[in-house]
Amino acid sequence: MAVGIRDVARAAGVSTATVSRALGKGPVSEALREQVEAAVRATGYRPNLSARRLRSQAAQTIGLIVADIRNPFFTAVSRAVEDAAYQAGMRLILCNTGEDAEREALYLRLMQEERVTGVVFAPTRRTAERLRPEDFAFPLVLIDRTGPPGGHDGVVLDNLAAGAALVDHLVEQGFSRIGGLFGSTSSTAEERRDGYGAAMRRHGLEPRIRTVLPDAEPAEAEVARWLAEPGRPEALILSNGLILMGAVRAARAAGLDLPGGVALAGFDNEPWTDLVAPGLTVIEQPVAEIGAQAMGLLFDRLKTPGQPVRKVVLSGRLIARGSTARR
Amino acid sequence: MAVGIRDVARAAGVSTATVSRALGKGPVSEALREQVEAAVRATGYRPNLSARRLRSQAAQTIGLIVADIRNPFFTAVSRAVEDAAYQAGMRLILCNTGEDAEREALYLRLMQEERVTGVVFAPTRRTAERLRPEDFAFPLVLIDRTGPPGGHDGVVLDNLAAGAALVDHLVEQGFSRIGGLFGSTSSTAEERRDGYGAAMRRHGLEPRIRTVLPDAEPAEAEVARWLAEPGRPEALILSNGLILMGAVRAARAAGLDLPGGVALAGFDNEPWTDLVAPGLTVIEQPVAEIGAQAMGLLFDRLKTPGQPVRKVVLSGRLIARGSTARR
DNA sequence: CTGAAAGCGCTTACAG
DNA sequence: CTGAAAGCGCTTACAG
Repeated sequence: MAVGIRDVARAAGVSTATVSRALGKGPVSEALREQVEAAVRATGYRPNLSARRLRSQAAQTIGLIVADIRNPFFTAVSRAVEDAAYQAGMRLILCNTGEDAEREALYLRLMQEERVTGVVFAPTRRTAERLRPEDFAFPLVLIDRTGPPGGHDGVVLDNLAAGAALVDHLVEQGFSRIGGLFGSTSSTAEERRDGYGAAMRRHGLEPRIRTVLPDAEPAEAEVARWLAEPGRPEALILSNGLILMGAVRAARAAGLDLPGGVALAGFDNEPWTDLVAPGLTVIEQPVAEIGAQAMGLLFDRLKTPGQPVRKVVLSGRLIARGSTARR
Repeated sequence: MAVGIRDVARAAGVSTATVSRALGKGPVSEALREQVEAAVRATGYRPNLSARRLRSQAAQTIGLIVADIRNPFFTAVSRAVEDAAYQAGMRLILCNTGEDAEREALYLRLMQEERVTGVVFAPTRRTAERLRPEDFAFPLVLIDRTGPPGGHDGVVLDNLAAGAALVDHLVEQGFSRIGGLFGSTSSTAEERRDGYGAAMRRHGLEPRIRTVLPDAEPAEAEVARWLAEPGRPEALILSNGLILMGAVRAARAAGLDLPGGVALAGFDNEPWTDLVAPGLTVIEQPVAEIGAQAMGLLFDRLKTPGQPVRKVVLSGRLIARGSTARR
């Protein structure tokens, strides 16, 4: 069997209480602390975290539930969340739902069963609508996406402004038949769509909106169809990095150059976006800031449970590249 | 406080033992099972996993420790490992070391404290050398990288053959001044280097080997230096996806076209590699197979602890694209 | 099939 | 500062 705290106590000639205190923050004399540490080394003792959590009623664990870990946006946010968690002496449980509501429910249940300290969550629209604070024994902070107003603390991009910024940029570059392809599963895609629509109307242009599952394959298929239609858009706005990738593939397959055949502008300054000729115009999100702010909200909520719900809205930054150059 | 099994027992009018059996696989009459299920719904009971694990001495948890989650190779392998874990009714703990030996030690310690069922691990060379089976209370399966022979079960690519295949391909395409840039932290990069070196000598060519930290920035800097030297290589082999990306950036920055200015060939068929003109030649790894095989080895080891150590070697597949086209 | 009781490995009031 | 004892919330032999 694994060595337990009793074995260490016996080896050190002290009680298990003293071992526990020596390894934690309890008051122990320097002499005994050294005895205990020697015994730990000699026995190779590793505390059992399940027992510790059960007894101390503190999981010291943060849950992070993201929609798609293949999306570098979430990879980058995860990194920031993990850093903040470890700095606070907490572990991180990372879960990936693949935009699937069933997996979201599964993981939320898991978080409850793990009795986690708090959760950071990027929910699908469907789940976000059903999210009620009173169902959870821990603080829940939403990232990238929002639920009903006043429900949970959250950190999001100013998606309306970002959607509009891409339209303004394309109009400025001389485009007018500008289509928008948006993900079907998130509040974020909806907001980007609304920003797109409002800006188009503001410019006296007619919005052309389509929706897909936010992944490269469905996006490629949809864009391929769209580009084959008469009166097709001369420019497209894509609501996330995976959809943008699908659009690039479709344009490539249709033999359309960027921006001559079709202009493309999207979201997320992923590492490959400047390598694809002639460079892809994107809205860059402050990914590290999003993760850090989310953890800040979480810790604030733990410290002051009663305070009003807060929503942090961060601004994106337009990075103009060749894919939207003036024609 | 959270509702516990005693609350459910009281609500159902049964003992806690019956509740436990009804939720698990113990024998319970249909009538009582329904009573218990109703009580669970009524109370919103969620079992405490820490208590369950402590008592049952079964964590039902697999640890997965990868070197760099930003590398799509590991993202893809993770997916396969997670699928296999969930199919077996196990949870997954995903940890990311960033090729840092200290974090590797930290996470291995964590795995011990979590009393996990087993671990799948892609270790740095430094850690792999120190890995002794007797230090772990759980089976440890290595992926992508190996340790000392006979130490742990593992799944790797046939890296020698893959490194050689890239050389053969480049030679066939008419290149002879072929350099190789390899990661400094993994046994895998070493094997690819050895395969490269052997193939070069077989063709009567002189190997030109350099080493970097396996990340895009250091690779870009190193390739930039290399390409500025007199007698620089006319083709480069890059030992993973991040290094390949760095090389593409360096070539771009130096104003060198592919393959005219410099030919590039690398590892991992990442989604962006066919979008970067004229398409990047890569060795594709069977990522899903690697994850699935690793879990297979793990479960076999749990079932038959005494069996001899097994190493599964899988073959890569050369995908020739424009970046190595005949000059 | 069911319940009373023990105990998984820790931490933490409580007493000294 | 230190130890004996209780107990976190479950599961599982043991009896019936």
